[in-house]
Amino acid sequence: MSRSVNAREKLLDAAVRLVRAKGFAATTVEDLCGAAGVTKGAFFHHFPSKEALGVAAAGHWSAKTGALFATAPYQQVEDPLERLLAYLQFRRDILGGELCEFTCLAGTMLQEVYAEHPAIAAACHESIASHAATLEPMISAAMQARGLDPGGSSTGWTASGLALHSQVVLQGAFILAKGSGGPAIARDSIDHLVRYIRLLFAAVNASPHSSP
Amino acid sequence: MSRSVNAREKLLDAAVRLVRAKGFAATTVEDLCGAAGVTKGAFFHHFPSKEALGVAAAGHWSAKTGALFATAPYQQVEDPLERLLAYLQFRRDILGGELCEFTCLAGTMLQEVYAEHPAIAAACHESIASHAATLEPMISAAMQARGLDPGGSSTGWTASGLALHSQVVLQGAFILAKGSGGPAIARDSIDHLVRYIRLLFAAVNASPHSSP
DNA sequence: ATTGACATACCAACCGGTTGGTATCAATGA
DNA sequence: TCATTGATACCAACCGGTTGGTATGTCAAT
Repeated sequence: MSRSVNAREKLLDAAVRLVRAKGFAATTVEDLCGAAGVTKGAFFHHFPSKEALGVAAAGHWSAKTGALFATAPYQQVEDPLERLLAYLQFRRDILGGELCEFTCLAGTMLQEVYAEHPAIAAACHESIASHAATLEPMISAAMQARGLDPGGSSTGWTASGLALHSQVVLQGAFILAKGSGGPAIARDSIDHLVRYIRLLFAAVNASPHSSP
Repeated sequence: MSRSVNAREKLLDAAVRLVRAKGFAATTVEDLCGAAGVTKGAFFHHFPSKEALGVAAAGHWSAKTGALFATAPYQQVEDPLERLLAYLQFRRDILGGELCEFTCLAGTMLQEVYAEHPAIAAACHESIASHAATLEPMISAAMQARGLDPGGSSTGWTASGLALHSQVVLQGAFILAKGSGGPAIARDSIDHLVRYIRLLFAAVNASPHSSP
């Protein structure tokens, strides 16, 4: 243990940075080592393969983003629906700087390696799904507060489904942002999502019923 | 010209298939040649580089999907809003079979290569943007039919913005589908998008303006 | 005989992974 | 106290298969 938990940590940080910027396949082991300031020997000491690093990087990403969201200001908002909307506003606010600085490692890797490296894909999916799960309590509470059935039998949608839909919008927004070279489209899409959620909860407030 | 427009076309078809399944970097030139039943000589006769094939494949994809959508049944729907919703239903209906059969080549490649191969990324973006543009007339017409301002100054959103948002949802849905191993999440997200659009147009319908 | 459409054979660079070794430290025991 | 042991962390050099790309040849049609 002694001197370096460093090398492993530095490799994971480098992986998050480089893979977000260049993709998994285009990032070579030597790229990683160079960015982390270690040698290839260190790499294969800590990870049995490049694929294993990919899996670990997804976990590292989960931990980092988990900490970011756990301490984000939106968590302090009392009302569940407003907290959810504040979460989306927070997601909107952090869309800045270079593309590779605000896009999602998990979504990027998942899309690229889902067929070739199922283990990495599973780790990425877990990262996205567990983040989505943190939204469910807000949505369920908001539904209950407005007399909606969180199970979905009366609304046609569920708390977990809406939570995943939010992630769908965010992931899709990152793709279009990469295409257009900036976050403007992503902001616009988050605005649409916010508008949707407002309408969802407002609509049922106004009328006792709704179904497809 | 003579004997084979074949090789080039077969290589492009193979590229659409393989790149969707394995990603651009993971698909080797020899994979492509093998799948197309030609040799490497033919490959580099028709394309100066692998990157050039990527660009051409994006164009090929645009042409193929363009034809698919141009002849799709939803085009026959009279009412613009209903036509838009029928389009989304059509997108929902074609989510079947293997993942790589219904996901979008443009979105997959764009996400993977946007930094390393800007030319490919631009072609992919063009593919997505031009498809989104086919939705704009429906949205604008639907807005006008309901007395909305298609420019967005009164609604906070525009026809082109909503068209792009639809693509955002679809692209994001493909990512989550790859993560969960099936199209269920994607269907659910399209349902949310349909519900959003219904609410969007219904909400303004209910307010002081026009009625059918 | 020239050109376009391929095929065959080949190469140099690259890349993931291995090997064999060194530095450091903690625990052990004489 | 200090040599020994063993385990961990790391380094430098190397290896062999793969990959994008090339050089050269063939053949049919103009």
